[in-house]
Amino acid sequence: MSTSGQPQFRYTQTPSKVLHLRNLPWECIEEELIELCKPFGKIVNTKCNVGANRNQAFVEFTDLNQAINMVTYYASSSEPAQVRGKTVYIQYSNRHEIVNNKGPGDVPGNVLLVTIEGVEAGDVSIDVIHLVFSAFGFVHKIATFEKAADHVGSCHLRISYSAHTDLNIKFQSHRSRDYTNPYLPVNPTAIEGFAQPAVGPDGKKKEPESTVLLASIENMQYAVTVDVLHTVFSAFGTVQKIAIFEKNGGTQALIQYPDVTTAAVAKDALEGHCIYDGGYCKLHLSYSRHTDLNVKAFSDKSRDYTIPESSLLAMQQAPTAWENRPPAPMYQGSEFGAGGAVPGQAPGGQVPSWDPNMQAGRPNFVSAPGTFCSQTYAPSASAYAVASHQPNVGPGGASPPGQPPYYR
DNA sequence: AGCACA
Repeated sequence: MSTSGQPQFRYTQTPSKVLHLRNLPWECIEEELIELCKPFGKIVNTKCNVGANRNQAFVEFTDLNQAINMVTYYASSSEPAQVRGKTVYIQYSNRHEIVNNKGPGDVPGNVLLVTIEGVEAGDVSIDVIHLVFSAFGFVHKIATFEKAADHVGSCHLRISYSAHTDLNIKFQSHRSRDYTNPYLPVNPTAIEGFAQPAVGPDGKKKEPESTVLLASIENMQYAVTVDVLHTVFSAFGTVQKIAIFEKNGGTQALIQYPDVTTAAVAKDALEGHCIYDGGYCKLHLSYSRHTDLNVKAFSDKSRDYTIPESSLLAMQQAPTAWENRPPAPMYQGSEFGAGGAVPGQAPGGQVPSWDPNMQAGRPNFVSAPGTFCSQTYAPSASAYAVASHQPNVGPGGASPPGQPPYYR
């Protein structure tokens, strides 16, 4: 009795200039509402996609008689009101004005809020989203996040306007991209899950193949530099980009090849093997979700071997912090030679150099039983001479970017 | 198929 006391039967409801429409298709847009209602009068306000199923709407006419005309028309019409072929049920709203019609999602803007329903987190990659929305124009930026899902069903997109006018993308990651800034750094903390928690205990969820490998480095007794990784992974083909980062107290790296075939060979060959003898720097490999790494061209934690050599030379002549050369000498010349093991040299002193004369150099990896140096996989096993127990991976094998070595 | 916001 605390309610208005209005009868609940539609034919006896008090008329209102606001009509309540239901059984609309959830895709219904304002224009379709207007098309349906404007023959009966002037519409001053609408609200669509109302309700849990987004299949209800309100339309407000300028005066009551227009609303009455519409209700009485369809009450006696042999043709029901329809939107997209669905019969729409129309009755007077129990309110007399549409309030607050323009929610944040209704105000047009250049940023869309997209809700992807009926999928597990990560099932729709940022690249897929990019591809879909690129059909309508250049996509500047994408930021993704997860919210508690209250819907289950197939993969549906629900799209409204965001109140944002710009997205502040700080890092490239599997969650966010800025297509207007190709030099955005890769977020070291949002790149990958540690040790592939994505693989369920049932082992059903298989990661899709990728040109980018995620390497977790276990028991990292010695420093693993970009150059070390480049040398190791170049055994299977051109390495395009490398990024090293810390994750959960461990060290991981992303290694990008130009094709999945090469990545697959490298993954199978190196999985479980150690870079150094004695079980040091054991590699665990999986496919990354990345398809293209966006890394700093030259830093102590990343390298892009695809940039033109001219750019490289410019960098050489203006050494900057990325080189991070320690004062320790020892790497001028001899260690780049085929027999370049330098006993006692600290791994940390093995610093990348871009001196072109190192091209002839070959790293001398120590082979341990069961390490990747076994002949079974390496097309360039000769490049890995067993020379010393001391990890003596030189920067050798590092060709100038743009001329990566092919060991095939 | 039965009344919105945030």
